Amino acid sequence: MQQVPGQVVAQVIDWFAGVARDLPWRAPDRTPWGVLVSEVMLQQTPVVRVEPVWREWMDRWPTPADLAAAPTADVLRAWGRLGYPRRALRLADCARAVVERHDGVVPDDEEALRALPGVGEYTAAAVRAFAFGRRSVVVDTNVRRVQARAVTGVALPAPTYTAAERRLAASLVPDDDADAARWAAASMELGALLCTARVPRCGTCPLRESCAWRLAGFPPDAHADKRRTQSWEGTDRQVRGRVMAALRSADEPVPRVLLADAGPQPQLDRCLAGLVEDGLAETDDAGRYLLPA
DNA sequence: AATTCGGGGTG
DNA sequence: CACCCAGAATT
Repeated sequence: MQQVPGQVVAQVIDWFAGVARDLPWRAPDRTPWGVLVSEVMLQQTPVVRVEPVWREWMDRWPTPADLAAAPTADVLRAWGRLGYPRRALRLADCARAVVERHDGVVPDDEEALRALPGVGEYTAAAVRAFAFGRRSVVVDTNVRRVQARAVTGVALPAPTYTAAERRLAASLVPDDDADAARWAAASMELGALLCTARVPRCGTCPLRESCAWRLAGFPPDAHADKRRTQSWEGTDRQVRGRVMAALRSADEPVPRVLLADAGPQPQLDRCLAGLVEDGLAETDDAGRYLLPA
């Protein structure tokens, strides 16, 4: 195991105490459900885009029971353009699971959290730490980058999460519940605000003296060649996105011919079938498309 | 281990 | 215009 300077965790926690962003899901009046909702919305979606949607969402559906009772069409419209709308379906499924399995109370143990729809390794750990102040190993894209640089001494982590990274992350987490929760929030914040992917602000980093990447002379990313940027133009995802945008803004069921702008044949039909299969759309008896009730 | 799944801000 | 964002589920 790599030798980690003992001061690293404390330095990041101290830094965080002075600069932590004032996010609504960090407010004293937040609920565990609010934290869970924020974590699902934040999966692959930046904070600035999530914040306004989260506020409206929590105002409208404050508890799991509220969301569990909401029509799917309302949920998908409220999700808006956060992207990956299947997350909205899973979040509604998650609300129903919390109501049915846990009496409407968000569970605080790893097993029960992981069993909820849309809750994976990261989200379960994050909810434990941020909603309940419990020790857990919280590793998101920010934490991966911070430990890759500060400890391992490389520019960026490997494209896929490795067992070595998981072990290193676990070794960094303080034993104490409160300290572990602080480290989780602080290490993520460091990656989000200073140790960023593009242009890291090393000059003001609390770890600038001990950072292994800096001490190694800022070696370049070793797997730059393997990071193929996800294509977008002409993909099913683009076509699906256009269809969903059309259905969200429609007041009544949409005839297929009015969706022709979304993409060429046979791609459009494939995407429409996929959306119906995914539960993101349905057809009425006239074959028109609409958001599911 | 590799793919699929949105959308938009930004350097 | 390529790159990146508090990942999860599926194969």
